[in-house]
Amino acid sequence: MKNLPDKTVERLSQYRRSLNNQLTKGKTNIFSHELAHLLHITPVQVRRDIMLIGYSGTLRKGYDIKEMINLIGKIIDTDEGQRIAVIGMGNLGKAFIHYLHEKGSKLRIVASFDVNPDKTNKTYAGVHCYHFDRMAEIVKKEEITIGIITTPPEVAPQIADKLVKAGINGILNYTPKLLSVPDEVYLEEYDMITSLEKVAYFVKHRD
Amino acid sequence: MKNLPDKTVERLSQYRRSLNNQLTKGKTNIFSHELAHLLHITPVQVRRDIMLIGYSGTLRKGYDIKEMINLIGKIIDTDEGQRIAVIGMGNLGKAFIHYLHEKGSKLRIVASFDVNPDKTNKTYAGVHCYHFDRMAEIVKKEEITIGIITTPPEVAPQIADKLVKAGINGILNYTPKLLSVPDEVYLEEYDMITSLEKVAYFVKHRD
DNA sequence: TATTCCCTGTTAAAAATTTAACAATAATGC
DNA sequence: GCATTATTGTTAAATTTTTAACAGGGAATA
Repeated sequence: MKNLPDKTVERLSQYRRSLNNQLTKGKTNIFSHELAHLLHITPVQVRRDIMLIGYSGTLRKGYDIKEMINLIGKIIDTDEGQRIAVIGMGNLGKAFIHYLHEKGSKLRIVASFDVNPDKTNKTYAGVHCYHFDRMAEIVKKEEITIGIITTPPEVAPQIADKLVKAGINGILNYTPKLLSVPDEVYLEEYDMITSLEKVAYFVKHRD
Repeated sequence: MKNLPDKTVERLSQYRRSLNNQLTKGKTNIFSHELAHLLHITPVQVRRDIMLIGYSGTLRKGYDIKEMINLIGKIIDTDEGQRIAVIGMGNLGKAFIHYLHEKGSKLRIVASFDVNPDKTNKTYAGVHCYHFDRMAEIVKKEEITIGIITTPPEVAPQIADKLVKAGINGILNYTPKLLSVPDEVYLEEYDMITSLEKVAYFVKHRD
């Protein structure tokens, strides 16, 4: 599977989640228009994405849900899974840990970090919380490849720095402070306020 | 200001945040390449966005930070601000409330909702928490236009329904359950797992 | 005051993404 | 079994978004 478009990758994740959902409802097959409806996109887009990942449905029966879930897994998961750390055990950090805890995902949060002694050396939903100081050590020992930053924005840059030096490969930054990392580290930034302001803008400008 | 591209709207929010940040550092002017660097985009893109919103910098001095902040405010804020509710006072809901609390934003969270009697009738960072049952009533009384859904996914659809019936104009859905609302309601869906899986994919496929 | 340099504003080109169009064909109905 | 219908797969067109190219002009230099 060569380079899929960015947007397709995002949708694959959503397809899988919707497909799993349908599976629990007892459905075994699904049409492109059904999947499209669930994601608020067009059927063509669904078919095109499916084409890009090299899968085929059967005419008039649609796509086999299980097969598709498996294939998406082959594309976006790694066999061994990836090991993840959450840095900053505030509300957002906890939300992440609880959220991932239940799912049978290949992505596993294996450590969390904080400075606050009330939080360190405790375990939240099975995830141990270490002090910031031990980040380099634990990242290496636990073979962590991805870090999720949910600290206060002021400290985000130094956290990112530490993570990079410890050899992390990807960072998901949830603080509003924009970061800067070397090219070889994949960085995704997400700001909740931006989403909210976007909604506000389109609410204001709706006809 | 007519219809700005979607992506420009998202960036405006980020420009503003970065500009505010620079302002507190004592900067009064900024070049397109500086702003670009902060957001990990190109200077051309910055200049183009600025062109689209009808602002002009001065040659060799760059853009006046205060003026630009004001202009962005005129575009993405409404004069009276918008009144927001958070539904679901788990970790994520609380994160949102605390996060917006500090900022001098025009977006104000004026109510929150939950079913859990341990949470209802309390106040978090100045935001009162009501029982789900009172949603219609409070949305109308408080003139709430936007709802942020941070409940467990199972209940998200019925919450969205209630919000729509209560006359809300925009919904920001943070649950992994995809929703469906009438066209006149602006819906933005965001799934933290999708972001994480995207990072995982690009980490796996990096060269 | 001429020259160089740097930065903006904008038009044009390129790239990415979405949508349309339609051929192919399995199932269904008659 | 023949026509009709429904649905996929794919190429081509359209749209959106980003990037390149460059003219213009103020500031700095000399």
